[in-house]
Amino acid sequence: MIRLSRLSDYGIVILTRLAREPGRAMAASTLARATAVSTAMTGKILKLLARADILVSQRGVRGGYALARPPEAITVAEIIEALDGPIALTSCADPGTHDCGIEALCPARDGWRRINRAIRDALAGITLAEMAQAVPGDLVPTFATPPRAAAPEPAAAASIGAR
Amino acid sequence: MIRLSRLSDYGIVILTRLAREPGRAMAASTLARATAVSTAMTGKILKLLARADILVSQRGVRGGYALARPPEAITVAEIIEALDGPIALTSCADPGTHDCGIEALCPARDGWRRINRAIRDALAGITLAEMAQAVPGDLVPTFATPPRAAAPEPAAAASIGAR
DNA sequence: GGAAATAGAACCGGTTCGGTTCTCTTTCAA
DNA sequence: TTGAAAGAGAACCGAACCGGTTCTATTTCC
Ligand code: FES
Ligand code: FES
Repeated sequence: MIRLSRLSDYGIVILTRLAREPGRAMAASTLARATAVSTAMTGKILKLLARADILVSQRGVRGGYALARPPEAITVAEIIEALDGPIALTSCADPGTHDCGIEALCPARDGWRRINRAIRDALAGITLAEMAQAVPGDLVPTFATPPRAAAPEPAAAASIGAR
Repeated sequence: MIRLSRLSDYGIVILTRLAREPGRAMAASTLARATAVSTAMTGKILKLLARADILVSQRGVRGGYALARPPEAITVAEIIEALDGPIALTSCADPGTHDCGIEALCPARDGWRRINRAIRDALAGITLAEMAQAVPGDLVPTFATPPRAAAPEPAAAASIGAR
């Protein structure tokens, strides 16, 4: 079904949240609460993203994660690749791995490659900034950002990820 | 990894073979031999494609499958949808099913939808005909098609799909 | 030194997927 | 008329992958 893994799904959500205040760093637990993704998952995802240089991390007490770059400079393709590995629709399309088995006489070979490329381009053409900004005309009318004061996250009712 | 299922993979290969002689019908077993996909798999795939009106089938002895339309009128998106179900990257992007769980407060919602659409468009923009034709400058210089005479398929050495 | 945070890896059950097999129906031709 | 050659359709099975958890080690600040 050409399904995208949950990892990437949640990943984007978390990053989107982070992109609302690009400079600011947030702890994993805070982000988990803010996005309703289980803390364990959030941690896992953040670690992956940090390793891919999409986030920068600060360890120790008062630590946390922040975007490594402005959201306009982070593409969806990047994020997915960081979390789910290389984007390769078919096993054979990506040169390097040869596990398709038909390769030798396959007539569709370069066709696949073209498709792959089309999709990667589509994904690379969308930035985190675009994902984060609500479509013009959205329901939520650009919240009057509560003045600095702690502003506890909505603490989403149900936590995702608990079986 | 945004992996496409093998079903679709093989499906395209088989259809590609069929597209080389758009008018002609071929039996499943013949196609299996021609494409090096296991006969069982080939059968399964062909049935699915026939049910989706991409192929027309003729039962009984001397039966077989043929393209229901000229290859220019069959898109890759169609094929994938026939074999792997609807193309929906994320569970939430497709209106109707609600199993993402975050939907309520998810900021990335419409972003997903845009991405989904981009990919579907990319897939819908490539036709079977385009897949079938070797890229200009391909290795194989448009085989001089052997004159009608039985022309046994190359009978690919190794059969795919046998564990 | 200890609490709060990230880093990293191992682990585990469930679901899905690739693939096979079986039975039933249709068609043609000897 | 009958049987072989095809497709239709469903059930079935093992294995890989995935979502999710948990545990330990390391870093940092107070
Ligand atoms: S090489 Fe894998 S489908 Fe063609
Ligand atoms: S609604 Fe599912 S990720 Fe946003």
